[in-house]
Amino acid sequence: MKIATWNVNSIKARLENAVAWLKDAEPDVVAFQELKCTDDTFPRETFEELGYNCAVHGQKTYNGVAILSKRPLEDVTPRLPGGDGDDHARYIEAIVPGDKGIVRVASIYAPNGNPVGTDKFTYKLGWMERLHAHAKELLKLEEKLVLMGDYNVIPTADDCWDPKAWESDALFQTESRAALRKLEFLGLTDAFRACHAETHQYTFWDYQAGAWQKDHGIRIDHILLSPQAADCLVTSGTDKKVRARERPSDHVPVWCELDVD
DNA sequence: ATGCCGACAGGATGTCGA
Repeated sequence: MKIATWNVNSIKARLENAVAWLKDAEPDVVAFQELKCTDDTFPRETFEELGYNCAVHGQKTYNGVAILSKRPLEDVTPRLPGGDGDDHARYIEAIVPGDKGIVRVASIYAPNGNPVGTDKFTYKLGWMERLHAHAKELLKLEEKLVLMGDYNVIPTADDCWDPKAWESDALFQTESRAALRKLEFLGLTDAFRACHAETHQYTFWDYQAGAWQKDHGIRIDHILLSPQAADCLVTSGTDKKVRARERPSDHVPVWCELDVD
């Protein structure tokens, strides 16, 4: 089962690119982030024609997450527990039935958190704490669990071109990196890192300042696997070539292959 | 030190992202 995550930066602006990528990559399950559309304006029919079922948690203008699957989607949960009054559409979870049992998947769009020292950074850390609490509960189920998406955290200095350029950014703060580590220390495996020892492998390149051409990227999109899912991990990668297309997202897809079919 | 680009809402230009 090929499982992928991609921050599309507007599904409407990215529809042509998204269809081309799906036809090429042929993932069985996809997590999208930053739809920037409501549930009723999500281009559901386009993806259904490609054979995908869609679970959508949208929002006007900002955020928005979805899960697409060629297999049925069951027990769809479009929220992260906790966070009174938090109306950001940043989390959706569902169960995908496989031939060797179920896989529970979540599409995650963690807050950016900039600028540091504001409510936005506090919100980022609080949201990560809520994700930690939820992941801890999910791990008790001892299922094949895939928590994937845009975590908006650069894990280490080797996951960006120039650490100095990011030292004052929310994505590279000690607290942000600690929050991601704390999540992984629950027993989650970074699928890409588990398959690739080489450093400076990125998932995001800014539109500005020729970041793509200069390979000034960061690795902030991650697939985290429970022990039961990690036991099935075959390989993982990124689809960098979509960044070179016309009207690209600033993120590229990250995927992993799990031996659960 | 900051903008650079791109999407959105709305109908000019400010907000947001990372």
